[in-house]
Amino acid sequence: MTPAPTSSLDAEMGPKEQERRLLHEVADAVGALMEFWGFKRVMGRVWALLYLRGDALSASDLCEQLSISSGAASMALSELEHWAVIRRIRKAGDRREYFEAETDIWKMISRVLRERELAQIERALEVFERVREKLRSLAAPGERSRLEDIAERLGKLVDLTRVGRALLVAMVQQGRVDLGPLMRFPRSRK
Amino acid sequence: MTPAPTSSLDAEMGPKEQERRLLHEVADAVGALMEFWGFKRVMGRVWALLYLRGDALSASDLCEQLSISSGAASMALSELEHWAVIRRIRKAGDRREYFEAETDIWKMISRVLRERELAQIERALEVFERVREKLRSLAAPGERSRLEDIAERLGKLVDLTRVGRALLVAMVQQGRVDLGPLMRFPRSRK
DNA sequence: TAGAGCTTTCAGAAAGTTTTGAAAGTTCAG
DNA sequence: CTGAACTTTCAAAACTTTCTGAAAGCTCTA
Repeated sequence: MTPAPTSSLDAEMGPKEQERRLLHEVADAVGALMEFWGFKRVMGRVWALLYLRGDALSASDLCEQLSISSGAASMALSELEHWAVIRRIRKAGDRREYFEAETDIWKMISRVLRERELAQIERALEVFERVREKLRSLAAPGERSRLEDIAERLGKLVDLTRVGRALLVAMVQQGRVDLGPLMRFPRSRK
Repeated sequence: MTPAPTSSLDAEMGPKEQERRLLHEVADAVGALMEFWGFKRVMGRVWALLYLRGDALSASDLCEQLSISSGAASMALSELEHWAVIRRIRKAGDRREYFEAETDIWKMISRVLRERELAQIERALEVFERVREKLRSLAAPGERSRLEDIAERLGKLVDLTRVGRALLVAMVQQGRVDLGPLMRFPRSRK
């Protein structure tokens, strides 16, 4: 193994090496984005590498390229497959499995929004609504309207959560991001 | 301390106790939502409790109510304050500090989108664009157009990231969520 | 300006997450 | 069948994040 110069100046470094570094840089950026989004960093790196290369790589290629263990690769790959973010393909006469990136990025994102964020928000909404009803029923007795006040604030939370859900549903059902409309009214208030 | 019945049936349980449980249920749901959003779970619990109660509580009230240590409370509170999600107030003739929830929830959300998500996306975009240029310049020599292919796929990533940024900017600048327009065209394609 | 009463800090403990690598499991050509 | 080639699983290691509680730091009142 070469001592690998730390300099990022395009100094002397085979174009191959330079390419490798650039791809890694993107892979790491996607990794960070994915991690921020609640996935494992490695998943982002794997997808990005497959996506950029454009052709299918085997698990061991990925282990080598990204310096991860076979275990980590296997897990990342099956999780990515679960999210339909990569595809597993077999090449005739080769015992290995190869992996290919899904290239329809919006399809990937909307799937995550639909299955994960939407579920999350529904779960919270269910609690908010149930507790709100309960508080209202408890309030009936004499105890002034303190409980009703709480129920009312909770109602604001319910409303906002519903708006969030509607936004998500709208994005997901349209199957694309439709920016035009959103931008039509430049700053109406505040 | 009472053995605290595990049953959630409204069995025998002072209405005070019942109220406490209901508020906790909401606090926990908000905690889960906030954690999912990349904040500490406790932050969500603290905000929710303050928000629902409607009046200001002292740090030690919160420690007691949520069963957390003074250290955890102090940290959660300053972080929440940093995000302008709670306000610190002093009551005349009381040495303690009290905390009050910000009630404009959209204001809170848009601040997070602006300062955190937007920064995140800009960071990634910067890398994507820089690497894309670099790849293009490297491609010039003889080496077919493999590098240009990669640059092109990277370009798709750049475009999508820009759309994401625009969506974020639109939401944040309007200062409110404007659902109407987004829902106007029910499923145009696919 | 002394000290009671709060708040913040911080090192270590606990909890949670991700990675490793070896062993078990699969698959397929011969 | 058999065994070589590959993949998955999983317990333990490494790392990261969060929490605790005691001690240090503030800030008023008297």
